[in-house]
Amino acid sequence: MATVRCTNVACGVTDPGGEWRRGWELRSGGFASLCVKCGMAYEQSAFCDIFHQKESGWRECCSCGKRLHCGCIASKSFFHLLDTGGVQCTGCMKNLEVPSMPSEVIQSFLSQHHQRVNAPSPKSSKENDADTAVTGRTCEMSATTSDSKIDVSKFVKGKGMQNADLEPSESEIRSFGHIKWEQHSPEVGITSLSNRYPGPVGSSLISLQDEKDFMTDKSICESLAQSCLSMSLLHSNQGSNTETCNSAGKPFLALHMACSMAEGKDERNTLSALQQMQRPQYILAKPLKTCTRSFSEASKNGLPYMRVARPPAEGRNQLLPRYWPRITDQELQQISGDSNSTIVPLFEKVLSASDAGRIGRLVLPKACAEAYFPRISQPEGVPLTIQDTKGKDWHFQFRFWPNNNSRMYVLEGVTPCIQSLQLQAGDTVTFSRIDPEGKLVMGYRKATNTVPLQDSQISAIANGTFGNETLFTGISENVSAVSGYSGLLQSLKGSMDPYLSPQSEHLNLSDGEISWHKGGTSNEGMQLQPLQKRTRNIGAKSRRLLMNTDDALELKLTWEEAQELLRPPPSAKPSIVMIEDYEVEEYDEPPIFGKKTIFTARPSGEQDQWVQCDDCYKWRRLPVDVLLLSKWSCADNTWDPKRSSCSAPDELSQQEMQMLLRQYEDLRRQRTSACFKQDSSQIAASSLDALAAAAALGDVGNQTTTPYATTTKHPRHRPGCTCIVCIQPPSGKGPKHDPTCTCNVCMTVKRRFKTLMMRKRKRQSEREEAEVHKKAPWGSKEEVEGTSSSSKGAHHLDPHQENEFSPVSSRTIVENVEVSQGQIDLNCHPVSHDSQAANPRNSMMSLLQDAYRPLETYLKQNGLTSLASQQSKEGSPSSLTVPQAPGESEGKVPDESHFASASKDQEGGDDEGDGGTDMATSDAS
DNA sequence: ACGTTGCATGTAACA
DNA sequence: GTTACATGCAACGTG
Repeated sequence: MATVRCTNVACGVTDPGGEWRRGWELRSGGFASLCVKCGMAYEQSAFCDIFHQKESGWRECCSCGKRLHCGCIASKSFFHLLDTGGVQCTGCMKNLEVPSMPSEVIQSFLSQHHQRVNAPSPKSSKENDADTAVTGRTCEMSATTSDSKIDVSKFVKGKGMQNADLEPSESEIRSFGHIKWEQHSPEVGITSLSNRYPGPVGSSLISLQDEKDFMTDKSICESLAQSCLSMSLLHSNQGSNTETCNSAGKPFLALHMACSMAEGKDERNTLSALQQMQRPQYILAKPLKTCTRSFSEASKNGLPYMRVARPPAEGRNQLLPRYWPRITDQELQQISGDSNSTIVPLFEKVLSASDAGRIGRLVLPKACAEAYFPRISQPEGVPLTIQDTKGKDWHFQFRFWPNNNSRMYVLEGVTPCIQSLQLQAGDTVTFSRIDPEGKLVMGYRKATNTVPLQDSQISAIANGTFGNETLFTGISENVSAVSGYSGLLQSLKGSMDPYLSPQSEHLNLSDGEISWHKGGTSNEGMQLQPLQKRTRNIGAKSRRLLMNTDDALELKLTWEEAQELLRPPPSAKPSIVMIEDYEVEEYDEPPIFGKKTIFTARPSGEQDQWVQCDDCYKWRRLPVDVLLLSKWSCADNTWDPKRSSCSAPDELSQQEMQMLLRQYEDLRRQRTSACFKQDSSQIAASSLDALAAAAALGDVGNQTTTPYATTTKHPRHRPGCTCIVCIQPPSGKGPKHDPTCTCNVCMTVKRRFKTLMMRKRKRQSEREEAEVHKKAPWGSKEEVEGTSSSSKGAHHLDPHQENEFSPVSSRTIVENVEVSQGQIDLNCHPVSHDSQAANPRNSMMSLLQDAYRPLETYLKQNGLTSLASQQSKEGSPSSLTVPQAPGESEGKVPDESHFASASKDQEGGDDEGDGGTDMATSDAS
């Protein structure tokens, strides 16, 4: 038994007595054992332990012929060590249970395998020609256990076959350019690649096959599906002992490197790009100088370098395409530097806001974490050292949280790294492993405006279902050809830093990196849809519902404006119907559009309506209760004979009128904005939030020009949510609020607290009086629970209480509410009580009078000064203020709403109110 | 008051 | 219907 030592020199933990499982944590899904101390992957001795007695070294998977060289440290990644014992071929996932595998079973399997391999397949002459460039198939299986040796068979087929002696020495292997195994099949090929990319690329080095046969072979599809996007530039990895293999018995696309031929090397010394991708080995690409020529040609033919997703070497079956590493060969090279190390890209992840945030936690995809990171059994996890591309080690804590009977893996302590690399949400981090050290490396790519493939697209491509039947070939052509040269292409790009340059990001359509052909129409490049997935996944449904806030707001405004202009048909008499205790005016004729007017309030509380003459454009004052038709001129001004002519002077100066109009528009817009935002967030959430929002609106001024910051709070707080949670600056930010501060946020908080206390007391008393209410005909559930909305609550009021809420101020109303606990739904709006519950058709003037008082009261109490009061002090005859934005009251004639709403928000409603007053107040002040 | 930590929850993707 | 994941949030710790 070999005594092993952690390959991490700094760690140096020694595995006692060859019992390599002790002290080394064996990954169930991975290939290696890992040092429990430092997390360093460790493989070699494990193989050596299993195949200890094998002297000359080579073994191959009985299924695919993948070789395992005992003692060859580079061969480690081709087999998984299984917890149950034995190994598993990473190419075909077939287990090789070394200790117990009967030789006859293996013999049988290999016999079948042999027959399949040798089965004749129809080939065109071209294919036969291509065969000359294709190496044969060799299969060897040799496994040794501690007490027996299974030496089964050897297969050699085709031209250029390998030496029958399938146990070459290390030197022999090196002389082959470190490619010890190659399995080519002429059964499958690429069509038209040579046509598309003339020259040495596809002329005689490409296996060709009818598309038809190609596509009908499901296994091929599957095989290729796994790998068609996993191209890797295949160069002889001089100096490293690596070996390659394709999937078990599956035909594969073979694209030989022209450069290899140019060098006059034996074709066995080369690997096809697709062969490599078939079993993504990710041998570190070291572009050969001679290949540059080919690359140049390819480049001239419109082949930019590209970034393609590579299914990771291990666990690719489980890994979502989203996480397939899209690392380029150049990046691999950068990671590797000049060493002979092999870089094994593992996975990548686009950083979410959480990942890149200050919290310092990077959520790892579960499958990736379990496949490539140390196996952890405790939530505390293990420390993990990951090197960045500059060689700096970063120490993280790899751990998990229990989550829904599952696990959620995170890397903790990533903040320094994230900050150092200046990563943001949307950037991509790529995790790779350096073999043979087994060290984890992380690269990164900065996000750009270019768009990576969507998962579905990648999957579709991988499955050959993206597009129609010829897409697969098209992809094969493009991807294979392009990817085969990707490293070279990148090398041509020179000094570009793949980790910093935006050009290296994703699949850069703008660079024309790839043209997905649909339906075989080469010129019909199928543009991949831009990835709409940002940091947070967003579904198609959500995307459909996405609307620019400004657009929606404008739409809302337009609608509001339209509502504002609606008038009842002049000649029609309404019939009054009762709907849920509301009196509703019902007309037989549709409404008409009336003249747009604005409403103002004087300090005395008197309300005015202003209308603009269609002829002279002067504004004339009218009684508030006048309903105007669409056309109006000074001659129609029967209420003010002095100004019944266009020649009469303006009552207000132009400046005053403009100010009034501006004020009016601002208020209306704010009001609409607040309503809209409340709608678009969750109305249900809301009465409390709405007031807070309104408070904030009043606080921040004109929201129409202030974009809402995207909330990062609970999902229920959507972007645009204006609740108190969302409008407040983050902790520690924003201005400090003095205890005596009377800003809207503070006032909101105070009112909120007050309301909550009121609710609490109310509920207590309601419980006590529940019995009484049950017997009362009006004792609805909502009333008892106090959860009804304002309007709903209004008409659930005890009719006998109506008198309590007649023409008095809202404050008085609220005070009464507080006094008469338990009998009134505090959610109901005082004004609503007045105007709807108590007397839905109350006189407008009385409403106005009632409504305006609390505003002044409120303003004085809060130390705020309204425009009205200012103007009042100035004694101007035009001391007017806009009482409220129009169109806010539901189920009312617009005119009424303007005035009734003036009182709506002053005090009553508090948290439940819609906060219009705050806006008005703020704006006015 | 602020940062950290661990869990809970909503949503999208997947089966 | 289930799973994975992004992230909200409350409890807790610290200065």
